[in-house]
Amino acid sequence: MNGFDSGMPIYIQVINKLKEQMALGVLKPGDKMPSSRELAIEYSINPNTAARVYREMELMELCYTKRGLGTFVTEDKETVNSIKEKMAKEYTEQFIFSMKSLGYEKNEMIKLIGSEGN
Amino acid sequence: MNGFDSGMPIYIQVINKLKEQMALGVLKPGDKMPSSRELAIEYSINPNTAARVYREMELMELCYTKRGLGTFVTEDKETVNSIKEKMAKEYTEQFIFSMKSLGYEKNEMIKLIGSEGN
DNA sequence: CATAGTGTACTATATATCTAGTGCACTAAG
DNA sequence: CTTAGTGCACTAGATATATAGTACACTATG
Repeated sequence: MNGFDSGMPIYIQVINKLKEQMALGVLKPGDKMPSSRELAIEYSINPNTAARVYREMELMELCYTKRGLGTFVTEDKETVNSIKEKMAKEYTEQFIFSMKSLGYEKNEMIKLIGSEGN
Repeated sequence: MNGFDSGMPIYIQVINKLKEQMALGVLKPGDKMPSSRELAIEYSINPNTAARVYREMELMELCYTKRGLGTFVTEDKETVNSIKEKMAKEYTEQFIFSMKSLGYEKNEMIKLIGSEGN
């Protein structure tokens, strides 16, 4: 096992982890990211899958590649800075939608969050 | 298109929709569920995929089958009644985990929920 | 130039998912 | 008995995902 959900492609999950590191400021604009081979070892995935991670992230303009050098976080600070808010908005909207589908109102959701894991 | 997420198996998503209907009381203990062929039409999926939905749900003891008659919601009221709380707990835990990974604290999450979609 | 590290491209294989189509056994109703 | 509707069991094929392994071009460094 490598700690990934079943039912969700691994390369998507790794992308989300890298996006979280950008959101947290662990990876800053212009920073060198792990090489595809390092990434493969770090997450116990195949080098091809790791390469796919960067290929997809490059399409999203979250990083860019210098051949022979490596992959780097995009220099566009606005892009990086907005990742946190965008992901949070996605997570929140998805949570609210799912909970409403179960018949919950916002005040009940808030109460549940407050009582979780104390 | 049929309105399903990419990256998540369709049969899982249909299972979740049916579980939501149980949670909402639309499907009650002992109720007859749509036939696999009906389910296939309703969600625009293949009859084999629909059959898989019920096969998996039967393994979870959420329904049972009478051959030649159809598939029915389990008679165990406790099982059905707990679905709502269980799913809500899962959704909430997942939400909190994801938001914490982005660096959010509970009070910020609550604030975001309150400001969403008003 | 030689080397190590990098991204990239390619073939091949395995597995899961999804679709397509057919057929059969069981059940209730006419 | 006949019929329609049901679950169920098959075979077959398409696609996406993931792994495995090899090879090559580019870059910086020595």
